[in-house]
Amino acid sequence: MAATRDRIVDASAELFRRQGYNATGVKQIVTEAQAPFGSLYHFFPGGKEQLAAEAVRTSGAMYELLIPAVFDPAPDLITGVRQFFAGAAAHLVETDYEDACPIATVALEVSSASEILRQACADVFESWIEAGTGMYEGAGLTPERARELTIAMLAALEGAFVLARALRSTEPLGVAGEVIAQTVQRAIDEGPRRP
Amino acid sequence: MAATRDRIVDASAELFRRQGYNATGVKQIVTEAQAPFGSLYHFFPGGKEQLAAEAVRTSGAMYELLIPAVFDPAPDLITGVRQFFAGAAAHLVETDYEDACPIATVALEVSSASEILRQACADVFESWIEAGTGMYEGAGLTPERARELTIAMLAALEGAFVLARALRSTEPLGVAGEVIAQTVQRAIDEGPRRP
DNA sequence: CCTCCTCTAGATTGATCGCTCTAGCGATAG
DNA sequence: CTATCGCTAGAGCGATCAATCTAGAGGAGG
Repeated sequence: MAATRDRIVDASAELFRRQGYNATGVKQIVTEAQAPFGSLYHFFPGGKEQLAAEAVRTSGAMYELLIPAVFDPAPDLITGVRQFFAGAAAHLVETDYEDACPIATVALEVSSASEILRQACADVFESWIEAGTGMYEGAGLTPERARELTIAMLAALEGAFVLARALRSTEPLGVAGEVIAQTVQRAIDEGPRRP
Repeated sequence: MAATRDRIVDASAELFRRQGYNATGVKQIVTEAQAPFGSLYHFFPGGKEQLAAEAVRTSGAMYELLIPAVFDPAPDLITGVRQFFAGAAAHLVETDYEDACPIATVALEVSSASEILRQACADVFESWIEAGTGMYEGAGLTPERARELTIAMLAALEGAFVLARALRSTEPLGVAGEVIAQTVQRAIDEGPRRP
């Protein structure tokens, strides 16, 4: 049974999301996970770094599921974009501005400190980009334009999270979402024409 | 003479920018600043937190100067936007993807941990927003639209930094800058009309 | 000259860090 | 039954953390 291992990964992912990598201690992780301390190094002989890499990939995969979960039921792409940002804003308020992107804080902390963790974050971001690109391609956009729109959407979302958490306001998520929604609208209206 | 104090603040700002708040130790700060350890707590009796708050405000004020420095000499707003993102990308590459936003990492780390530091980051972001808003207003946009465009631009920049550092690629800065440039272009073309 | 005060200088503190180690529990196999 | 093995359990390691403390250097004012 790997229930203990799962609890450790889940607790790590949540703590890293809210506090970041460096502010989260292994003692705190096992306490939060209600797991014995020895189990952490039994399952993760590579220590905190290996555990964080797995937590990043796991929470990244979970967050990626939000993309189809929001966009598929939406009547159109633009509504999907608006609902994606609105949902992110709502969840941020519900958690008192603690739950934003699950890996952004870790990504900034480690991108010049741990190549292993930087690569894990890069893989997650690339995975999100591919998922979003496929979705936009399904709406008739060229692969290049679809990728650009996805990257722009993710950048707007990540940056809006940074501003929103510091300002304790959902305003950045609102305006960023609206800018992306209108950009997507225009891309669809223009169709496959290349500028 | 406050040269020692200044060196401490400058060294802190640079280390926080590259490593974040939690990964930077006070010993490392005084070593980097070539300052005696005792001086740190002489000038900053509030300790690391007070020092970080001042470093955030100082580097935030410095970075704000980049806005007019890039936009004023530009022939038009859209060119200014493109040059701003292109300059950020160039500096990122020059520093091997270490020097992005001076306060973003700290902002994410502390926004749920230290109210003092969160407020310092919020003040800096709000100051940037006001500076950008004034600039867009000068181009004939309404105050509301100018503020929205500024927030969208900053969010796109911050998010593109997150993606760029993790992916070690300037692609996010390129596409985010282009989306903002075209959004600004359209806002100007539409003029003061309200949607 | 001496006194005062700002700043330098670093040893030291207690707490906490990530991690290692040994001991033993409990289920399963022979 | 015993033996094995995955996992639990936590004491304790050296290192490092932010911060405090005392002592003195160095210049200014009297």
